[in-house]
Amino acid sequence: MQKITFSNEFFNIKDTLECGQIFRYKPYKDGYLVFTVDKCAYVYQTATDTVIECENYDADYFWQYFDLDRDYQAIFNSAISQNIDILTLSATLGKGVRILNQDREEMLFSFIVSQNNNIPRIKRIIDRLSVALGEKKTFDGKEYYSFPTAEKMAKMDVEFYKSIGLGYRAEYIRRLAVAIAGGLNIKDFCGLTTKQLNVKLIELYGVGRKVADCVSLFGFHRGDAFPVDTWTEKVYKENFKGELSDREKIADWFVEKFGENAGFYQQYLFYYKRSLEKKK
DNA sequence: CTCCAGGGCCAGC
DNA sequence: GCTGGCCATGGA
Repeated sequence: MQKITFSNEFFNIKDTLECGQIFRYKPYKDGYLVFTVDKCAYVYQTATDTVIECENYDADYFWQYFDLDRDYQAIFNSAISQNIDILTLSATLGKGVRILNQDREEMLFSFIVSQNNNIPRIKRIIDRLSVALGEKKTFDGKEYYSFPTAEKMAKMDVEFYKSIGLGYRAEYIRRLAVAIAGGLNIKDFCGLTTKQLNVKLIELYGVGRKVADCVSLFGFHRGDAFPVDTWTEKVYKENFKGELSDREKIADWFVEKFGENAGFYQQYLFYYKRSLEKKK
């Protein structure tokens, strides 16, 4: 087992996991188990550090996964320097948030599940999907299931997907699995500009602008993607006093305003706005 | 009971 | 190009 120790000032594991970018993690011992594709890590904090424990051969993977090469002090500073009250507040409270480098395919499937859905239910559906079609693995003596491969998913019919609670999204998921199993390689999109990437993602059945932006941000690590959902739309209207009503235009407006760091700011804002609502 | 959730598709203008 | 109805499910 490998242990990675990293200052917790800009790496708070609770904030990073609960800010809405990942659906596969659960409390474990003094921290959390974090699942990605077929891998698992145990992550917890000490007074000064965040510690990642994983298999030796996964150490590089999780270093990248938790985005440990990026300077989050600089991102935090740039957010503060915008001099916008709501952004200063949410960045200060969420300064330990990091944007994970998650698996592109898993993000695509996961954020299709997310549409017009709530986070607790999204997590449950993805968990049922993994238990049903994933591979049983063990970590630290504990069983878990990998995220299923598209090949395996492509063999299932729409009734199966409805049975795990996907509702009308069942056909979106099935058709994406068939497309990937049939040769569509999402990794081929890596070299595209964010705008080109958006176009390619939106061509997929069941993927609109919001899901494409989430996949761009969380799967392709594009800082110039600003997903607009009900929460960030509220931020726009209530805190930025915006007049636009089309979410695509709101997204464009934020990217125009914040540039390469827009996605990071979006995550601070989303996490803050949603956590406020949960406290009510 | 109604309203809502990290929305997208499709038909009709 | 834009708008509105509709789409399942379950938590609040």
